[in-house]
Amino acid sequence: MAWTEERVEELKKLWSEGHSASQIAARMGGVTRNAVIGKVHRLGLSGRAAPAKPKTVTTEVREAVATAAPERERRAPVRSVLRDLPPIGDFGSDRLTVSSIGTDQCKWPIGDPASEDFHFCGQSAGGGKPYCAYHAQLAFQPSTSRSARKERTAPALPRPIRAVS
DNA sequence: CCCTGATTCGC
DNA sequence: GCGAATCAGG
Repeated sequence: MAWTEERVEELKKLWSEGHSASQIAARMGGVTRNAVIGKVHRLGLSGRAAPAKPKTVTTEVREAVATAAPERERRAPVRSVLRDLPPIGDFGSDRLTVSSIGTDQCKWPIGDPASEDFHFCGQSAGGGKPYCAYHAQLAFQPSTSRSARKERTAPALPRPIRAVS
């Protein structure tokens, strides 16, 4: 399909409106996003109105802090949602560190990260999941009823104080 | 893996 | 001029 005058106009319009090359290609048909990009360059209009202002990192942090709920609200009422999976016992004498833990081992942190004996749960997680069955139910709590959501606006933070062993 | 635009180069 | 292939980045 050729770049007729009409199609070029359409391209200019869509591009200036901020559509991506693939979006334009899909909308106009008969061309790939590569064709669109190529044409855009040949037309010399590669520069576009900035869709998003470049935020500084410190700005983002400030916004995140301002938006975040207080600590008490972010904590989930873990105990009330626990089902019947028991914590699994000691996994041995080896302490799993950040570098020694495997991909299929539970990454639930145990202890004080600043402390020497800080380690991870290490139970089998499986399926590329981050936690074992027990800790998964602590970390990923279902957001079901509206009333339940009132009590908790965000998922629980994995922050156990004491070792589970 | 999904996506983005940028560039190269044979056609 | 065109655009597929490729690259670099998110």
